Amino acid sequence: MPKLPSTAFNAHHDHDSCVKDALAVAEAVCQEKGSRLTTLRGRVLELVWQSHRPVGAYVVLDQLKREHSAAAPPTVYRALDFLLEHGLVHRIQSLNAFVGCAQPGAVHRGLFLICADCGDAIEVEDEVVDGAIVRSAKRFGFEVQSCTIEAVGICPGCKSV
Amino acid sequence: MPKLPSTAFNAHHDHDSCVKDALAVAEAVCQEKGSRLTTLRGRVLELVWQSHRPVGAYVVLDQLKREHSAAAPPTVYRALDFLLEHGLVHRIQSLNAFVGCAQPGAVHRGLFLICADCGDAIEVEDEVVDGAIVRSAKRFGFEVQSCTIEAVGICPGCKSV
DNA sequence: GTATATTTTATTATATTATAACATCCATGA
DNA sequence: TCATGGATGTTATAATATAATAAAATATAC
Repeated sequence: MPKLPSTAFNAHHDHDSCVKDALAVAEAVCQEKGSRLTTLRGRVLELVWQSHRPVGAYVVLDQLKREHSAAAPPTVYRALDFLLEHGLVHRIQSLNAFVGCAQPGAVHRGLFLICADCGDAIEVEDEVVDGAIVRSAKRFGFEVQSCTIEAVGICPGCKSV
Repeated sequence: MPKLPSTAFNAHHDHDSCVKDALAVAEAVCQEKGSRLTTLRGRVLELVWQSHRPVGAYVVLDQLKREHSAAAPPTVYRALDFLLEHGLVHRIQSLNAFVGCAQPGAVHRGLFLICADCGDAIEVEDEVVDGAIVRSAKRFGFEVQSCTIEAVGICPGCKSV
């Protein structure tokens, strides 16, 4: 599994600016909702955004501990819950891990593409997929409220190696 | 959350025959693959099929212990791994739980509809959904190998109450 | 049919992920 | 300033899952 920097399926991608954007957008989102993006929460968001790979809560915790000795599991899980509620990160169910949200604020129901080789994940919006799922469910009289879609496969970077 | 018997989104559904079918099909699948559906594995399959709800490994374990005092976590997880490999059960990632496969043997990539109210889950095949996901991924140069799709919502039975 | 190899299960211990419960701190506004 | 509520600290534990090794059961070769 190659290490950073990763491309997140996009050779023109600048990771640092991506993190900066994420924080700025997070500030805006919290401002609008009257929530507080505290130092701790901001730092956890940065740590989740340290790569484009879904990252486990205890990985975040280990890194947080280096600079914040009081950190414990609830510290991280509470921050992650806050970030999840504000749509700033997503949980990847199949990995028990968390990844930064690429389009916070925007209403969306993401499809995640997770590379089995490098571990990078991207979040894709696709109305066709969403629509097909809702219609499929409707055939059974089922009303979809939320949906997790996690595809595992090979990303273009790893395919070309 | 209503208790058994559940309809699994289908009023004409007979749960007992469903379990019997599942066991018979499991026998056939194992026969064909030259695998052994041992007593233990068969019993775990039955326990997973005790309802149409995804069931946790430790719930299965507790029930298994009643009749098999030697049962321990590895007992259940090994049996579940076997059943997963043979396509006889599925793992529901968002619940850390397992559910019997409705169409074992058939090649499929299921979409799960999970009722937020009663907990029942059904497995649906939809070529349109699969195709849309594969195409969406392809736009990013991503090649899908497997995909988890778990929709949470309200089933027809619970909607009508 | 016995010996050998292979698969399955038992057993013990532990890793990993997540939350409960309660105490303390601290920013904010009356 | 002090009361309030939200945020964080702290300790303990719950819930999920696997590692590692031993024993037993079954299949295979001879």
